[in-house]
Amino acid sequence: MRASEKAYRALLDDIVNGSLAPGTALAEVEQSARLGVSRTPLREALSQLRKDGLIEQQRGRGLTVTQISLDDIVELYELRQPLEQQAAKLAAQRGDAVVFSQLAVEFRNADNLINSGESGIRSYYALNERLDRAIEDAIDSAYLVAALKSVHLHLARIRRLSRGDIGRLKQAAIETLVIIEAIVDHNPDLAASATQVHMQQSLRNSLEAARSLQVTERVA
Amino acid sequence: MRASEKAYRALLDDIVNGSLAPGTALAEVEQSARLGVSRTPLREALSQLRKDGLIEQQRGRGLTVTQISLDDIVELYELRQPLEQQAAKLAAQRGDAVVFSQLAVEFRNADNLINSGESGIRSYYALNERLDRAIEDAIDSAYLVAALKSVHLHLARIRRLSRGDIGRLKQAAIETLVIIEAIVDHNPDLAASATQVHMQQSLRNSLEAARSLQVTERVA
DNA sequence: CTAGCCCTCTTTGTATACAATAGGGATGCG
DNA sequence: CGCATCCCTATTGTATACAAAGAGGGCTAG
Repeated sequence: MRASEKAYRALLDDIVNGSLAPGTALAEVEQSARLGVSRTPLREALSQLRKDGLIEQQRGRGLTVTQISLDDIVELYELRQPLEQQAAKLAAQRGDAVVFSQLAVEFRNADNLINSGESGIRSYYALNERLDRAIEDAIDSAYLVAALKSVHLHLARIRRLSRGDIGRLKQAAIETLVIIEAIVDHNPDLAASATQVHMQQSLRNSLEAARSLQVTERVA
Repeated sequence: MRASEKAYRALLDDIVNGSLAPGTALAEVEQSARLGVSRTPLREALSQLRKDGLIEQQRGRGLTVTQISLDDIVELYELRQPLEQQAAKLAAQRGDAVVFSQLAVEFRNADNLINSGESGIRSYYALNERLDRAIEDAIDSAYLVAALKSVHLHLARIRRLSRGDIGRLKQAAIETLVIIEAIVDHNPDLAASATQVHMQQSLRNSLEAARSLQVTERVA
């Protein structure tokens, strides 16, 4: 693998999983030493991450990992909501019913998965990723897929906040199942409506999780 | 200005205005010589443009300017339509009526502008850009604005194809005016519907322009 | 005569050296 | 005593040298 790609993936992972916390300053020499690449490929990685919106030029502090405020979450959903709705619509028009039927079966079993401890929950996340892939496959629209991927990247950072809310996971699985069934039935309008419901609930949950986390941190 | 930024802007401009035609291979040494920067900042510029989707790694030919097929246009609008609709909705909710009223006045005068030859048409394009800025200002949602900007970048390339279709410009001005008036009235639903109409017509027109251009090129 | 392999040359990828710029601190002046 | 300015240093930005990988062509063998 190219050094620049290695650096990009490593930094991306560190930012998404939180080991590089929001606000962290990324000095070039320090990071290139840490990741074992020279400054040239590291800079390429940093410039990609800046385009992704994961790091930003902070006046006086160099490049820093971007913060996620409550406002950011709202703004992210102002983009996510129409994108996911469009994706669901197109998937309902173009998706392979067999593929989504199979996913529906798995989502009907989501409760068991979520109840099966840490490994089950990881499986459930993996299942969600398979669904995202299936939708991307179905819509077959490069620009929309790219925009969705960008949103999902930022979403992954937020999702860390609400990790382990079993109740929300179960509810989300039910909401998702409705969307999948609408896709199987080739019903774009229903898919869009179900997506809107899911987005609304996800946003509310993310905001609550973020709020309570902020309180926790203030206490700690 | 940094050399990398200079190279990025120069290449961006060359690609959007067509002097670097789709399919053109971009060799690093050649371009760095042409633009008067060394390979390091040039590579940074190229990597940005790849993220923008304006160039791509072509197996065996290095980096090339991306093609725009009819399918691409359709796919771009599958992203553009929901984004513009969301933007119009939010602008209708949050926009400053005074700002958009002023824009409405100018759009009511668009016919005169479009009839005033090349310079008038440039003014009309500038007016459209001011509208885009006003909408971006109004929605105040960083993620959505970023996504819109990306779409508008690709759109600028397509727009070259339909340059000079006076009839379409006049019709587009009328459609746009409806959107602006809905924003002034703080009527999100109407703004969304008017946007959908505008998108539909724009797509149809772009496809027709692209189709006839392809025919022309085949003849030439 | 053709097909496959190897060699070479071009091009991309990486490292490092050098340049410039921006911040922080200390010092001097108001 | 406070503020501004200048200098030093740390860090980013650029150029170039070097390494590696890949494409094209030619040569050889079947």
